[in-house]
Amino acid sequence: MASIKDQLSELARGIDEILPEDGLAKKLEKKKPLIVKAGFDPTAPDLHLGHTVLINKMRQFQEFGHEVVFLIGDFTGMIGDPSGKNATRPPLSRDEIKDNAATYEAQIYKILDPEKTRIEFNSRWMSQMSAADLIKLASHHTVARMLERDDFNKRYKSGQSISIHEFLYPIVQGYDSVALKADVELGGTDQKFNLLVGRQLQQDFGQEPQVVMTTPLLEGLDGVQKMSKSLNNYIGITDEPDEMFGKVMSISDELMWRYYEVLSFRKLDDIESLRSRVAAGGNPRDAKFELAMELVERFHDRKAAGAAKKEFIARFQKGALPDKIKEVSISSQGGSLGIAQLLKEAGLVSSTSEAFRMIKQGAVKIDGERIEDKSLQVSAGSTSVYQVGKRRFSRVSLT
RNA sequence: GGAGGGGUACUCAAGCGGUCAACGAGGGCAGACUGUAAAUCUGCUGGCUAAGCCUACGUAGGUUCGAAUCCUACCCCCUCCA
Repeated sequence: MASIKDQLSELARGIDEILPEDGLAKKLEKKKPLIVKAGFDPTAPDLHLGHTVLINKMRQFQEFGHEVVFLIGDFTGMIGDPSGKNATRPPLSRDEIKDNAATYEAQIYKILDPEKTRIEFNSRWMSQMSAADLIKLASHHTVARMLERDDFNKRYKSGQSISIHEFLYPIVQGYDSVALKADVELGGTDQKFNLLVGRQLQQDFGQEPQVVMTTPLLEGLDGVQKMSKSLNNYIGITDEPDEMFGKVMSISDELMWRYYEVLSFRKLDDIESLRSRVAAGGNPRDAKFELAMELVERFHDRKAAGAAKKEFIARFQKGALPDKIKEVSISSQGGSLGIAQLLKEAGLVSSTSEAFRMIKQGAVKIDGERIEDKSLQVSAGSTSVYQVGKRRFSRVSLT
């Protein structure tokens, strides 16, 4: 096992808060493998790099020889999420939960070592609990303390409704820590309160309270808002190699260092030397290349990463057409087709109106030639590469 | 149950009888510049077989030559009182 000092500096890397502050050091000093817990929603997992910040942290614990528990909150999921106050989530069926769990596994094992990962479902202990047990469990927490939680507090003060079952949520989640005898619980910063409830319950149940570690929300590609699917500023872990590579290359230099901190598996001093190389006049682009390579390799493989880089250089530095261009065949009704219709049918634009706009803005090229004539007719029997903007290509055969 | 305020394009937000496909901001897209950086500048941002037409301002009707703008009913949201 690595020295406590080394473990501490790597484990604290990119972490928002460790509570209590010296708690992790104390746990590590026991020199025993720690039980590290992180809970996940059983809803359809569609992970992006933002989610992997937490999973990466789990991996680090694993590498240092600790036991990592990937907890799927299937029981809590059956009740419905409280914080989404306007829409109670429909309960998931057993089968759906099973499917989702399988998807999780396939995705997280790109990062975690399957041999060393324990997957648990909180229904294992929660579904055994009787109403009396639950009420008894609830007695371990008070309303006053519950109202300390920021969102509850705000809603209470502003007179918005809070359902009783919402109070049960943190309690059930906290009880999971008791059931697992967790030493450490990882969660997003928004989970801080819930994680702390776990500490208190463990104490009540005669256990040593877990250390709480919160991970920050990762900034999306824009560098400002949090990474999320709905903001479309994310890198999905199932993104194609070229796409993933390109997205990494498009981030700002500043954001690159942030991503290095929380997404790269490279050691801290390694990153530090990279940083000083750039500070000494090295091209930040090259550092970005390395990051892009690492990430593509993680979620695909080394070969794909190399190919993605090659493709990137050819296409954007040398302006070549991409290697793989989507082939489309379109039939012209009467021997020829207007350019706008053609672009629309090829899926390069979403409407003919958009096609006209793109042409007007000089964004449309046929076989590399910029076109300006928006009423251009393309005659049947031709095959050309059509390009809209920098990223959209299609080889269209008109029949 | 009573009183009042509000629902406008991806979001926020103007408009309150014609000049409104709808000001402005954000976002997005495109062009220039570049390292597909970032920042900046410029343009675009409902659809259509396209100098015209069609559909859109919560829903359904109505008044009018003409409505996002006025009237009626309904639905939804918010604030205050009980």
